[in-house]
Amino acid sequence: MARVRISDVATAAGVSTATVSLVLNDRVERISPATAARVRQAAAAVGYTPNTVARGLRTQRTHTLGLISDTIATTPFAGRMLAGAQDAAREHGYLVFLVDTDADPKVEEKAIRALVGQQVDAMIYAAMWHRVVEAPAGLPTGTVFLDCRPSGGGFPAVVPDDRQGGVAAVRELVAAGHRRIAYVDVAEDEPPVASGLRHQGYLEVLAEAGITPDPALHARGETSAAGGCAAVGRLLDLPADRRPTGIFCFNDRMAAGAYVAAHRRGMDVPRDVSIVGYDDQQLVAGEQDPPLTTVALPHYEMGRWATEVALGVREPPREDSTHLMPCPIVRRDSVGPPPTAA
Amino acid sequence: MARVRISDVATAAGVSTATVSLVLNDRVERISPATAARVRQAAAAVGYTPNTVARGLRTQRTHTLGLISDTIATTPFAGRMLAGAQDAAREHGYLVFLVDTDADPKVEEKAIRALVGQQVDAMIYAAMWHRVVEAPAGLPTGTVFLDCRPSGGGFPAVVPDDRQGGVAAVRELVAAGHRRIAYVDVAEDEPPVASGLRHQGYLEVLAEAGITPDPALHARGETSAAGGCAAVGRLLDLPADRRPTGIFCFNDRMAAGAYVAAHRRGMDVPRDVSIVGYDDQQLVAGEQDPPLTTVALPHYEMGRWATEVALGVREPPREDSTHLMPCPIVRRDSVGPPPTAA
DNA sequence: TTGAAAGCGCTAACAA
DNA sequence: TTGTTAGCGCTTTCAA
Repeated sequence: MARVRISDVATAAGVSTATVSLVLNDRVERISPATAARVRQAAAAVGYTPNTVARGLRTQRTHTLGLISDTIATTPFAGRMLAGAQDAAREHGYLVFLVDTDADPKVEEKAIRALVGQQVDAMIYAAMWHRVVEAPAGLPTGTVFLDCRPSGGGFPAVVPDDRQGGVAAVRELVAAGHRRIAYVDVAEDEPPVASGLRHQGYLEVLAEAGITPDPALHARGETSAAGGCAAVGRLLDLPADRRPTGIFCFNDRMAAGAYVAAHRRGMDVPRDVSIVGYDDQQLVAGEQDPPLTTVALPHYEMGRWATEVALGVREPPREDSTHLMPCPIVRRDSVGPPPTAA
Repeated sequence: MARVRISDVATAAGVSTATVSLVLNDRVERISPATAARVRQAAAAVGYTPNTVARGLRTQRTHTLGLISDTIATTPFAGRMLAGAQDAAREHGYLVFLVDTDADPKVEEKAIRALVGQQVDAMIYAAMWHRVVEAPAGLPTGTVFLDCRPSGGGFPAVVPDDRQGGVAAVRELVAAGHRRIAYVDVAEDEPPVASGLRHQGYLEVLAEAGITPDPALHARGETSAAGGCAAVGRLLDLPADRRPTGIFCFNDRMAAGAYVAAHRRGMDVPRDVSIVGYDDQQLVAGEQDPPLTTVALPHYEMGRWATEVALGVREPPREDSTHLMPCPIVRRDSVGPPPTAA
């Protein structure tokens, strides 16, 4: 581990460390080509790797980015956010410090201090699912919020456009000819912000299609396959004239439960009932039979956006500081025309 | 961002920077309590956070750990590995640099250089799934391999004990009374090492139970729900006297497919057929109906182990340098006694 | 075109 | 018990 220093390269090349530094940083404007070549060769020969800690101390730029999250990395859910952040960071020569805090404020505070102490050039504060958070104290200005919004504003943020996603999902059903469309929402005392936004999108599409919303078709259940199964079961047990022919579920897990509820009643998807999910969750949406049409959460794109803004290579939004990332529809095979009998 | 330095604290407390350093690093043996208190107060008052980059340069220890992986972070699969690594790192005051390389050797090499340049104190090289890898050049000695083994040895490594996991799975079936037990393996030209190891465990249990292995019960399929469904379908279509009553699937996804195959034939799990999976994958195993009995991959524990060995707070294994982490059985409701008719 | 020297913020000998 | 000083490895004026 006896690291080779810039002075070793200088000695090997018979020049000063200043010259080596200039050459290795491609500031060769006023260095003779011969010297430059000699330096590069010497560097390679002695196996030199610059000490970026020393460089960071001197230049006050560490080329590191701190990414604090509640549980982004340790959950199967939002890893693509990390991928987007990593890719963007790498493209700009940055390394990322990742720290998961389990949403523990104590841990969070320590993490922020540690990252600030490490002189990170940029910071991202990420949540596992779209929500409004209290910005922890000590966050450097310019910190970007990823998949969450600071309740008090003041920071650039990016979240999925859940309203638009709801619109996309329900339009898919309307376009297939459905008129009786249910929204299977989450049943929680403090529902996630996505819940209301997707519902809003749902109502918008009904309005634009001239459909009067039926409160009976706004179902609720636990956020799980079992919860979706129960809620959708109640919907499918409605008399035929009131029963929905298209169902938009809050997420893919609940949609998976919807399949079960349908199958138990001898109904086929999409022949007897069409289903649209949300999240495009790996190993869930695509593995249903038939594969589930759903709305994708743009995790990768959000991770990229947040990183680019944090690194200053992309302008943050002007007026309102939170950016809404579109949620694209992913067409698979769970949507068809409504049954003719209905 | 005009950071406050140790000299600011020194000025505020009316002492030298050396004294501040001593106090803040709890080397107060020979510092008067009054001075120590004054320093701490001054540090708090001016809002001092030590510059760990400068400290690292001086002490030659950065308290950072580099974690290189193919796609560990960006896959829903092995995030728990990261959680284990993070927890262990935090406990010892380390911050982790995470870099995903997508298994691209070019990216991998750059990542190693970058991490070495950052003077990381420890390094972990992780894979997303248990396999044997070519150790990339430039890895510092002491690098720990996580969920993979270097083909040439020479580094401590930790992988799941897939043979033992296979034993646990099949014993579960034998204990329930099954005698005709199938193993649904992966059909790939270069099967993952786990495939053979789990099969080995399967054969061991059959032997210890005095059951002659039936080659017809060693099925193969694609590693997906669809593949599991197809392979298990063929098994269930066997004449009743040759049909398995217990099925051990290579992973949970294939096991999910096994449920589908059974249901399509009007069979109930576990009344007509018992199923055991592998991986204990979130949002898959627990969400089956009935919940799937499976074998858990000890991702969290492996992440922790690797980090502790990398940080030198745990002894690496002596003789053979790769540590086998036990895979515990997770009992849910997909195993019951064989149907009496069989 | 190149080199000498200072200094980033900290810790650790050594001196007082 | 505390302060002075050197130096970690690098970049960057400034001088030659």
